[in-house]
Amino acid sequence: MVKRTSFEGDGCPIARSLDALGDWWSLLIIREALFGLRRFGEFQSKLGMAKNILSVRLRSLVDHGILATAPASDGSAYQEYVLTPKGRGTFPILVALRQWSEEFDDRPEEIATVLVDRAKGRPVKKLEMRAEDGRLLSPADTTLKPRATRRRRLA
Amino acid sequence: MVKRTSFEGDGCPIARSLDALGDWWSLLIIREALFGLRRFGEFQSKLGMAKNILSVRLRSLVDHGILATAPASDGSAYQEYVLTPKGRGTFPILVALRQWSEEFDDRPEEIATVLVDRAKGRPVKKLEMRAEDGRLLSPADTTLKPRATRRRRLA
DNA sequence: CTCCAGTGGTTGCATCATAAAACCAAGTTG
DNA sequence: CAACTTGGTTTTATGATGCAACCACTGGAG
Repeated sequence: MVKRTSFEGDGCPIARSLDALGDWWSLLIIREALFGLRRFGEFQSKLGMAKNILSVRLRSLVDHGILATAPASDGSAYQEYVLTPKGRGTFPILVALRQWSEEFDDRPEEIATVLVDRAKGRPVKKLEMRAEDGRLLSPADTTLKPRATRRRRLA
Repeated sequence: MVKRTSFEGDGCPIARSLDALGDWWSLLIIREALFGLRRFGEFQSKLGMAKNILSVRLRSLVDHGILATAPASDGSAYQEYVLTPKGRGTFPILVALRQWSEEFDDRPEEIATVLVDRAKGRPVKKLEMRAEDGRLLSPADTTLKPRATRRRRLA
């Protein structure tokens, strides 16, 4: 079993997320999908990746419920890949990755784009972690608690 | 070159982030480091990963300025791996990954832990994206702008 | 209908990364 | 100083990745 060590059974939600989108291409595919790309060829030419890898990744993302295949859209008989709500839910992850790069990259001058508020054209604020009551939290202000395990319902 | 396609030269900050921590183990190592793990053996036994891989990953994280080697701490002559500010800066990424899993995982009952506000013991709020003036932004409220740059891009 | 270009993949092969286990050297302990 | 622990490296097997070639289907021109 020299497999890629799947984290499916792991109790850590971070590991579980990585199991779905923790490879080199998945998040980039999702990024392009958020930009509106839908067709196989669009992803392939935009990302410049091998078609077989793209094929595998798209299938994996569909299996994970992040993308769904839609039978049409512009009339042609081809298939499209569209984000599900679960897929669109990755947006904060992408923003966090982007902001981390903006803040800590060794060569920030190579970063080509800025995420801005569409209305004002100004950069978005850094993501903040807040408590239920709105207090700003630092990492040190948080801790992990075991989840209250409730009885399993309908196996 | 069939290499792992490094995204170092890419202008996309997401790709640049993934280049540093986009593999299966790096973010989990960082997660453990945020929990206070410092020693090689601690990471190895907690994550259950092969020692050679851990060795390579730790070196990579050090090269990327995410971890730094500290010569001691408890008196022993061994070496420790501690997070740099850049490493601690990944916290929002981990929170985003965690929250995505909490919100969309197909088997949420398998998630073992909850991130809580230490003071109140209550779960932290979802990360929010806000404009400079504080308005809450949805993905659709944002757009990408080319960065103001004086340097020519590679043709 | 036939031919042909474009789209959307799959297959083969070479190379790289990963994993498990064996091995090893320095540090620490008895 | 002998034994054990820590912190790795080496070896070997196998899975993943990348490129190129190939193939099926679509849509359009003739």
